[in-house]
Amino acid sequence: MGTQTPMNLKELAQKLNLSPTTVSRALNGYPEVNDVTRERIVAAAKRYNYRPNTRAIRLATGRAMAVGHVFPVATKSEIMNPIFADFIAGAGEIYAANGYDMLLSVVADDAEAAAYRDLKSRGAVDGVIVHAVRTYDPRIASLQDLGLPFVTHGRATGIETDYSWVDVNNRRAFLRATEFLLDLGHSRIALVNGKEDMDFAIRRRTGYVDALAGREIAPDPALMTSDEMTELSGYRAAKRMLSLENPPTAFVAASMLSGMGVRRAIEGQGLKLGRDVSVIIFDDELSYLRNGDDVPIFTATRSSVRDAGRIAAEMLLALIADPTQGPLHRLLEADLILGQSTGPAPRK
Amino acid sequence: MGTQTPMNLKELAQKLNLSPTTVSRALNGYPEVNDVTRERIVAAAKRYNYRPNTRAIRLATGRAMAVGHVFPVATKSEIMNPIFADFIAGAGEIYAANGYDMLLSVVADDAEAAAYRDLKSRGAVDGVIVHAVRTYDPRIASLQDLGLPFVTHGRATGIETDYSWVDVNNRRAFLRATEFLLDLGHSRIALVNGKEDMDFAIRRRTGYVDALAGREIAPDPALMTSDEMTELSGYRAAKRMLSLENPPTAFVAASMLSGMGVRRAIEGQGLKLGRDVSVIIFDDELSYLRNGDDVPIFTATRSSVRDAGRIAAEMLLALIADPTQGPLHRLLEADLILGQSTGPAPRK
DNA sequence: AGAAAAAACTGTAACGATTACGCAAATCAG
DNA sequence: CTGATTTGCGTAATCGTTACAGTTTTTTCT
Repeated sequence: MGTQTPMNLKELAQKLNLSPTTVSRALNGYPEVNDVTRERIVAAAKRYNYRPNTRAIRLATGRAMAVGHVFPVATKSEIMNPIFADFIAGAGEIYAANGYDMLLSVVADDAEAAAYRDLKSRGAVDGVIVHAVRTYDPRIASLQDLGLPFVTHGRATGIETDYSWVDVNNRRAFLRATEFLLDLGHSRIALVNGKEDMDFAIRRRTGYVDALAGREIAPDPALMTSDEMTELSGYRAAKRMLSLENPPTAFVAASMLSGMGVRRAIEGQGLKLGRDVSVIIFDDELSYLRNGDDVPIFTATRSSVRDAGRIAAEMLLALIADPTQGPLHRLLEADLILGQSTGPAPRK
Repeated sequence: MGTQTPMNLKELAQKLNLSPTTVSRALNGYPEVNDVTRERIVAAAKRYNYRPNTRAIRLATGRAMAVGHVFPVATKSEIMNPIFADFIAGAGEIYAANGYDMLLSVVADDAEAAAYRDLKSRGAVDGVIVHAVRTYDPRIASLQDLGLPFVTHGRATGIETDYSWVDVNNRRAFLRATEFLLDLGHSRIALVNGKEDMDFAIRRRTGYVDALAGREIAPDPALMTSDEMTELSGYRAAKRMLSLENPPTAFVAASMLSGMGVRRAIEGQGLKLGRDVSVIIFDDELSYLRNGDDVPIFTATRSSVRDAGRIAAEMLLALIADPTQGPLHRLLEADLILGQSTGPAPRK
């Protein structure tokens, strides 16, 4: 069994007949070492498979070389955000490329503040990414107090102070989606939104309402719902709306799953998707919920969560490297891609 | 801004007029310290809000107090396992309760071996959990070589050496599901399986085939598919099978998503789920893909991935605490829960 | 009372890197 | 050819903790 202790700096230095200092400097790219020696050292390091001990680096430098992701789990519903996995995949790619580790904590949503304090005082991370931002999110003030670098995925409407964020232009995405349906002649357009304590859901509703306002259509409360973004709740909402006296001819749905529920309700009424009733979804490009293979099934406003993860991670690393630079922001635009779920409004 | 350096051991010892050693011993519950002194120390530690520096502990003890989860991302398809999030949530709970951190690496599936070596030689983790086990999984031998404690989620059929695992009795779950359908009078039963390079998918097929064999029914290749467990591929498989000359009257589907696809195909043919065609799914109880609220929609064999995560984490921590104990195993049984998607086979 | 044993505490090295500082040898300026 | 500068490397301190080995004080026993 290969239980031999891994090669360390001192041993490697001995084998090279050099001091640990020189070896360390050579490997970390310091200038005061001869090129010939450096090459010899680098070669030996590779040959003996030397990797500096993370624990020692951390103690010596005071940096954790790690980034924290704290995931709130709603104490009651126990629902985890489904975009989680793909966001992590994107961010993890960046961390790996920069020699950072990714630390994950899953905590009850009422214990988040404590989780951040703990990460900070233990010196376990150099910065954190904040997920699932709510309208008035107390975590932002909390982290600013702690002096821990952070980037949020999504903005918080209710917060005035400046902070670093990455977000999709949710308002604009839903504005465009709704306008697209209006252009196709629809006027009874329903909104199947996510829970509106989430900030992005608020912005999406604003986009939808603004688009209607642009055509002087008053939003009809009976055509707007807000709930978990699951298939079942999409189905129920759409079923209810389709049995109204004056049913919608089009839906804007907040996610792939919601959209699938809406589709089922439509087909359950014997109606045809894209002919009798149109649907646009917001597509996060989740890896296990693809919107078709080649041809998209749903017309969608599309923005990759994985990309957002990459961008947020890059931003955070930049912030860690130089905390003095002002807060950074990045607003991503969603593409509007045409699928088979939309068509002109049917004539009366 | 709270940027003052936190209290450390030396400082605390000075304030108490004691040596760092005594303070450390007192706080870590060693016996050789006077009760009076100990109380004095504990009180001071609380008063000055002293928390031992994690980085120093790790270097001094040689333990990382962290567990690694390495997630392979298929280089081509870029699909991440959808059960990921819930498994992590379960495992994370256990780590948090035991003072361990959870380290996540997302790596291309051809770079996994390197990722393990890296974690080991850097001393970044004390053990790892292996996800998405394949039939002949090289990672197991690889980890045994490294001498890094590990627990797999799922077993590898092709490996003879013993190792620690947590698994669901997939064969039995699919055996029972199929038998249940047979008992209802169905004889044309289709299998919509996951990709059969995954070990669990093989076991599921075996269960299905064995159940048929028990009633002397030869499995029909036209009624068995194996593909990604997505809604779309479930839909396509079911649609194709339903248009056979002698179509199935029942389906066994490998996941909630596949099942949703199958349902859509059934309803698309104007058939009614649970009356004309029956469906049983395997339900991992994913938090964002609930099988109904109160009443299950699908009849299902159910086993919580989150529980599996908890159990695997506990097992790994036990293994880290005492690596000499032989490999541990835990086979979880799935419940068969009755929903609205199954009924007696329709008469010809 | 005196020796042995137990209790309570202290000092010194690790742990494995980084890094400030120091010092020769080689190079350069005049 | 001498003094100053640069190059290249080594010594030792440091990070905050635990492990190990002493040392002192107190208790116990005969």
